[in-house]
Amino acid sequence: MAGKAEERKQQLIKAAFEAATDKGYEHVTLQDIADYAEVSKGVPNYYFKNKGDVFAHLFEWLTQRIFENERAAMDQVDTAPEKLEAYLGQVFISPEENRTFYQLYLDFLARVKQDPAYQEINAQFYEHCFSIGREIVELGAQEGVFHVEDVEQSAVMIRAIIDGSLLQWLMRQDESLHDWYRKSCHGAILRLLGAR
Amino acid sequence: MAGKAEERKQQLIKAAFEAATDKGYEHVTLQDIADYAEVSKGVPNYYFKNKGDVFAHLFEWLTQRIFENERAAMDQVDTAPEKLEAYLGQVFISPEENRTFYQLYLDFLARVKQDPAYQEINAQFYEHCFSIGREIVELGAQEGVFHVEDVEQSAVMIRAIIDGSLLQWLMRQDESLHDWYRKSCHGAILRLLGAR
DNA sequence: AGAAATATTTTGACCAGTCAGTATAATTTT
DNA sequence: AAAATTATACTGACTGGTCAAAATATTTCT
Repeated sequence: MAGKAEERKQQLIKAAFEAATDKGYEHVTLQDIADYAEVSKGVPNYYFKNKGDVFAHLFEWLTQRIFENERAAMDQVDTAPEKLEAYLGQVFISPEENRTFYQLYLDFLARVKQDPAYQEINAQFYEHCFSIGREIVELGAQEGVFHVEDVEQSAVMIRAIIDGSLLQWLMRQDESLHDWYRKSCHGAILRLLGAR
Repeated sequence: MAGKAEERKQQLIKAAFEAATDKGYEHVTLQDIADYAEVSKGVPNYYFKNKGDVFAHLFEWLTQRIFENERAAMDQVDTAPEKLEAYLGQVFISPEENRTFYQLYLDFLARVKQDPAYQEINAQFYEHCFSIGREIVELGAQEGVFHVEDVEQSAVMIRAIIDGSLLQWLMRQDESLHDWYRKSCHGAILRLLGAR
């Protein structure tokens, strides 16, 4: 059945994720993916065109998972400031999760230039992020708590602030700064949105 | 003489930079570095411990060059808003330069995790960036044009906004957005600093 | 139902290519 | 001529991808 093949692919993607987390993206071999999935070397090539194809699917899985979690968190609450807080709570989920997910995301970003498929996946992710941003900004404007001139620009800059903060936190390799960055990021966005 | 060796190293670093710009960081081989420098393969190994050593020196050269340009631009003017504008003018220097420099910088960032030497070089770069941010914020406070509670936090977030913006611009692979991102970034920082 | 035939999936050896690093030879400089 | 520098050939390790054969699952036939 078709579901079986899909399951196997998922298993291999998960294996690739774990291998990348342990050994770092660039050092993961097809053999590693097979080992982590506890299958033989031929299997990844049976279910995917090639190694790059495995990683493309991993990238897609990663960004979709991030987005879905963010949206789900946001949908739990009603007001714009609450939504912003819930969104950021999910973005800055925990030092451990951010470490693994964002490091891998960064590895992918560095390769977007070389691979149109990666670019497309990331464009999709950005679009999702921007839609979250727009929703918060527009709702906040309706509620009279946020004051911006350009909704699109604000939505885009929200994500820029988030990514810049997470990137910096990741590079500084100090888990204890996690909370500080979440707060600073939150404060910066509130100022961006002209919250009083 | 020692100057000769230093010159050769510089030549090789420059060659590595050009090779990375053309072929992408991960595809650059020692042979490439030698070819771009128009020397034989033995030379890079004579002047550097190994390939990683060449790239570490390239990373250092790259970040220092970026910082020095930013500082020089800033020192041309006197008031805080002018300094911010000059700083951003240098950060968003041109689509072409940003493309090559920032793509390579991103390649390095993705590898900071794996290499303590890279981490140290980037920590130094961040410190330089923060010092620029602090200077702008403090001067602006004195001038009464900027209003912030926490200078350090503001300085850090300025860089986060810059990096987030440049990263996003780079990923979207649309040269024409360059100016838009510069303006958006500028606006976001002004709001962050409470400029009226 | 059970056997035979067929299709799918898995295995792991193997190949061809790449590349960092080494060793040594040739050349240039001092 | 000795030392420093550069050129070239080589090696050993690694890896992505292939493939034929084996194992397993599924379908068809009696």
